Amino acid sequence: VTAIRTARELARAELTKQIKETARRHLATSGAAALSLRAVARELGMTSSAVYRYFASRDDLLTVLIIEAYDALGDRAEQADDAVAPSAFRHRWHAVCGAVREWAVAHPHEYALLYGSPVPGYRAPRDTAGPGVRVAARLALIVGAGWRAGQIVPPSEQAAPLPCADRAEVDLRRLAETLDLGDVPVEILVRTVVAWSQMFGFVSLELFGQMANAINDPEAVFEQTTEIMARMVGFTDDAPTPT
Amino acid sequence: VTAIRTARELARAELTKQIKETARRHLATSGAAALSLRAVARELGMTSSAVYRYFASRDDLLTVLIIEAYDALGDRAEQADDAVAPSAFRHRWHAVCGAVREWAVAHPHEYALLYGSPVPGYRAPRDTAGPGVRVAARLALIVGAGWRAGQIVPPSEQAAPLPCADRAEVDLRRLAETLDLGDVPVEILVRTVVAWSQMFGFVSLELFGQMANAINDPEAVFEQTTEIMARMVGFTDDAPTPT
DNA sequence: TGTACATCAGTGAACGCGCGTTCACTGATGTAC
DNA sequence: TGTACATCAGTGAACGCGCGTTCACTGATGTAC
Repeated sequence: VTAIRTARELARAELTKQIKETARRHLATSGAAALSLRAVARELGMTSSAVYRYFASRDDLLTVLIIEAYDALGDRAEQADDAVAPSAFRHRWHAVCGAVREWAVAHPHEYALLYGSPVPGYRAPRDTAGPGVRVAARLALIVGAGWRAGQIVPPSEQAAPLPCADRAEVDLRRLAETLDLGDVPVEILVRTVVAWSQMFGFVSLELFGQMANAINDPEAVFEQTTEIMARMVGFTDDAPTPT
Repeated sequence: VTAIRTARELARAELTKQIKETARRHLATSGAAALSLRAVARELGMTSSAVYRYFASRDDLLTVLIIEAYDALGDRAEQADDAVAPSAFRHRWHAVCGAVREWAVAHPHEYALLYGSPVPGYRAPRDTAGPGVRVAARLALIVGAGWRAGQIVPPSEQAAPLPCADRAEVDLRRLAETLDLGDVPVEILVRTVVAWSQMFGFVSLELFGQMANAINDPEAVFEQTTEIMARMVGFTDDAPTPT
């Protein structure tokens, strides 16, 4: 919806979009490592050299695709969260996790681009850092808000301290400040990291084929693991859980 | 230590080993998608066509590397477990998880080959299924033995049922039979899946760069998350935890 | 122990393919007077 | 409104590279008599 004045600018915007779309589709069939500028150009009926009017290099195109994928995922996660009553924290947690898995299942190769093995020879520039952290930030936001609202109970097992407490605490406290979780107790911070890594772990294991022939209904099992994680983090509100 | 009779057989065994070693080293610098038969041959000072005396194709070589990596990881995990007193179940859980992460950190590209995004154009044959499940099988074994020994308490929250209970239960019960966990309650089966996916999730997020600039001492945080998972599964024995 | 033959590791050339990137160019679109 | 010039999208050829795989071959190693 940006103001485009001339026909040239319009054509440029349109073609940039088409190149990205085609590249995304190629990604979905061949994977990131096999993404080829020439193949994209070929499909669009233009010379490979013409693509260089739009992207300075293959890596540049990849970077844009990565950022847009992070943003697509981030949008979905945030929308899902925003659709839930702000005070239904456990419910919100489910919404975000469910949205992440849904998006991942719908865009497996884009998910792999973000959370799979790094593309050989490609180094992500700084620009990807911000979008890359949106899901984690939103999860942290829910935990922080829930804590402040008194809807998270600290774990009962405070008696038995965790191993490596001193070494881990440095990281966790710094993390808490970055994510605006200043007053959340460390016990809950670790649990948030646990839940975060569990969610992505499940989705990765599912999409990368480690559950083949073992779990037929991953969605159902994922729902359960999400609920267990929500309880482990300490969410107490008992708003109805989405199915 | 197999009986090798002729000089030919000895040379063949030796060269097969060298090809695999070189390929593994290339994997470690360039990633799986970039693994090239020609590059391997070049480094060994032989013609690319000569490699075909040892491996029928590039995919064949990849398959062998995958199986051997699964087995190397499986060996490490099982050795770590076997080094602990059999009845110290929580301790054993820590040993296996720690071994997995240690191996992964030491062999990041081999780990990526196993648990990262699938290599484009490569389809894993049946032979990888067995070795690929060794870590999960060992974790399940610990849970099963711990349960039978009465060292795992069922979760207290049985009152609040999990979502999707009926759909998930089918999968979980079948999984339990495959892994010889017949009498372990469903609540603990889900928790085992949670812990399993959390462990691999953490390692993947760490190795694939999602923790850069956020967690400086992943080992310490990993130790903590492992302990939390062990408690969540329900291990009750309080043998000292390894540092 | 020696010879004749079979096995098989390794060579070198070739096929056919694809890739990213550069560069001098044509010709259409935009702009300033 | 019309002309002169600048901008820039797209072309086509080329550079230099690497890849997996096949095939007819040489020559060393192994085996049977």
